[in-house]
Amino acid sequence: MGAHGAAEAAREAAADERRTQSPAAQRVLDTASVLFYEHGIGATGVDTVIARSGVAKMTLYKHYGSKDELVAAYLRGRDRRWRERLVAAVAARTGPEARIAAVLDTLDAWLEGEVEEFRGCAFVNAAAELPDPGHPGRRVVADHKRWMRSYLGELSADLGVRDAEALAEQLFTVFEGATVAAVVDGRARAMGAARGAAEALIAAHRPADG
Amino acid sequence: MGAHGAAEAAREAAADERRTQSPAAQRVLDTASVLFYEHGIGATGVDTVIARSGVAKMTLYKHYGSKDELVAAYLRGRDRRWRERLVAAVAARTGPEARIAAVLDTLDAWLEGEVEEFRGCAFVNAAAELPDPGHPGRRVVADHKRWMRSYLGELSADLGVRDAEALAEQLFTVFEGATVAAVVDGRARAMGAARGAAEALIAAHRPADG
DNA sequence: CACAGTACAGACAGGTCTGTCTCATTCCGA
DNA sequence: TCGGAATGAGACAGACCTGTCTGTACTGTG
Repeated sequence: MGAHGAAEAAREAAADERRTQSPAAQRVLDTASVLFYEHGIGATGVDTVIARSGVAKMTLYKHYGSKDELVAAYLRGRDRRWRERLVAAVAARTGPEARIAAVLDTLDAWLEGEVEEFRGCAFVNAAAELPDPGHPGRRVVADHKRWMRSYLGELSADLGVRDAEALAEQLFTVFEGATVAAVVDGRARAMGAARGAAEALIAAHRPADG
Repeated sequence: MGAHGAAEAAREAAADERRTQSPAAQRVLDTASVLFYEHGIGATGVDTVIARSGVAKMTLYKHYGSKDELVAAYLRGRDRRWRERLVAAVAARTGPEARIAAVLDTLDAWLEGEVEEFRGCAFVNAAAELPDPGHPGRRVVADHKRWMRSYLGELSADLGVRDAEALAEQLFTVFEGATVAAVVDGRARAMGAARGAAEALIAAHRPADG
């Protein structure tokens, strides 16, 4: 069914949940998630995280072990929230066209909901900030992108178009490009263009019925 | 004519040229450019740069002043090389469709030519690694993206389509998305999808002549 | 030879970061 | 009331990074 490493991801997410049952640990993760995204991972020290969350340094290290693992937990949480939101939005639509449209709608709503200044895709940024391929966060980034790619594949297959894989690749490209374009040209313009592009690409993949 | 801040960018590029007339300074910039892209800006210290380029630390600081300015010079050089290559490739084509196709062809050739492991768009990565909006490199990133956006606008206008601005925004989205998709799915697949998407989007913008 | 310019080599200071450790306090169930 | 677990506060070590400084060697020119 699902995408790559779904079971493993679910196990890790569950582990995060267990950890965050502690209010202090929860506060640490919430604070770190905001700071890592807004100011960047490298620019956010553990001292800043503990100061902002009003927590002892030992509490952070007791629950997360290291900054690298805290970063991975931040990315896992963001990935989990995105997947839950996207799957729910898709499930609420009927018809394959509407379900695909829900993907860009969810992205739009997600970007609009960011009270913080929009700083692009957290996973692309994390990949840039974590050049070590062995960093625990890198696997979360790879899983996130592969899941999105395969999820668009599932949605495209339901359309009954000639080459669903090719369409999925194009929709993935538009999806990723919309995030970058939103930083340069603003959310509204970028999302409008992305929506129009997605519709045109789907139409172009329909079997010619004339 | 050109895009935002063209004159200023040209002045800075010329300043870089003058600086790099010194062989030692040239070696520093070349080494730093490879290391900054491959291993990331934050993970590359000035000690590593001077060790790899066989240069004294004072030489680096005499020519570039600070690491931040060295980063900006790295980004300016990369931006300049990309523009020169793209403009030359576009000039070699005849006809508006072929000129737009040259953009993705140039990107494809650029990615293929990277002997190093492909790590995505250097400018997106730099923006992620330099969260301070006042960093000298951030302006280079913004200039680079705005130039690409406006250059695609010029090329789109030559097509004579109904809404060239909307098409340019979509092509920009595909262009940026292709770079991200290339990291996830590989250059060949991503570029194939992007080329197909660009053609379909251009076709969809043509006035219906039926 | 004398001299000036440039570059190499490396020590050094000042700061920041991660991660460990100690000690006091709070809270909660037996 | 007692005891243990979790937490807050902060000192501390070790590593790393940027940027400065001193001293030496090489090169071309008069």
